[in-house]
Amino acid sequence: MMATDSLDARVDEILKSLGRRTTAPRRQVARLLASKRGAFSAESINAELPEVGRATVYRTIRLLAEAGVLCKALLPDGSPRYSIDHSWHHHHLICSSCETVEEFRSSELERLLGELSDEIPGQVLGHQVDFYLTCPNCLQ
Amino acid sequence: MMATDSLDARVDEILKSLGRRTTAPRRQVARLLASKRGAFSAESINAELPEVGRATVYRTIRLLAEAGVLCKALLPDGSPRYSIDHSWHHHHLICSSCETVEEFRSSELERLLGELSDEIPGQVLGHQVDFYLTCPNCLQ
DNA sequence: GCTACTGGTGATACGTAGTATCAATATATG
DNA sequence: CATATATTGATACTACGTATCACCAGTAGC
Ligand SMILES: [Mn+2]
Ligand SMILES: [Mn+2]
Ligand SMILES: [Zn+2]
Ligand SMILES: [Zn+2]
Repeated sequence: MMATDSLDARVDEILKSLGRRTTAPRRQVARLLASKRGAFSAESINAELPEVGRATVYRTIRLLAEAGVLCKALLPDGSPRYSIDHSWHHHHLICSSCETVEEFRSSELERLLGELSDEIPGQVLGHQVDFYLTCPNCLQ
Repeated sequence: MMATDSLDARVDEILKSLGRRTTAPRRQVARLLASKRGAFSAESINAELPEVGRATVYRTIRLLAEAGVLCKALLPDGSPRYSIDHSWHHHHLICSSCETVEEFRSSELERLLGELSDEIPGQVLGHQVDFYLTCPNCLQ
């Protein structure tokens, strides 16, 4: 897990590079995110930060997701879930039962997806692979 | 594209096999779906069927999606889009600009995803692969 | 450290998507 | 045709996300 101060520094850098200001609310959101394990909804963050306005929570999450600090996964119904992005490219294992989101990587998969991207007409911007499953925990 | 009467028959079968009734509203929704090319939102169907209640439109779309008549894809923001499912397994090419959804198949991809599914802990229920791109049309 | 400029905040309101309710209606079946 | 019950759809409700905008606070220049 990322240390709080290390994420603080990373967020400071990103804000500076984007010409945005370092503010107390943004820091509070970032700190709470750093303490999270696994994926979470924007609403859950909002609920845990009553002293920060809802609009600001959503704006900050969007900002950090676009900056690459957060990674966004979609549950089967389309609900977004966010998690700290560790920079390396990965995909998601999503438990349909408890909605846990785990990371997943496969170099062989990336190689093939890259090849396919070259064959696809148009300009491929990215890809997303999700495995829907019942996680070991939910299998009892 | 599937002929209207052929879809009618398929929907009749499915309703019967599920013990559900064949009703005029369900037929209207199914007929409209059969006339659609590409992917559409539930709201767009509702807008084109003022004589059918909104709840019924949503219920019918969900029913048909669960029965495998419709296939559900998620735009990058999580908005669901539906299209007639042609039974063969496929994935999606989603244009981030015009939100068009195209089908995509690769036996090599399926083979690899199958292998990976066996290695993943838990019981894999399915997978989803989306390529996000700018389609040839939107590249001008 | 001030000041002014400007980006950020958050209460509020709004829009959309989807679902729960439930009285009225339509369908399947004998 | 009569009955049992699945279905409908008007209404209301919830959740999520964003637009507004008066007020506030971070930042750069002095
Ligand atoms: Mn991730
Ligand atoms: Mn499809
Ligand atoms: Zn689980
Ligand atoms: Zn396009």
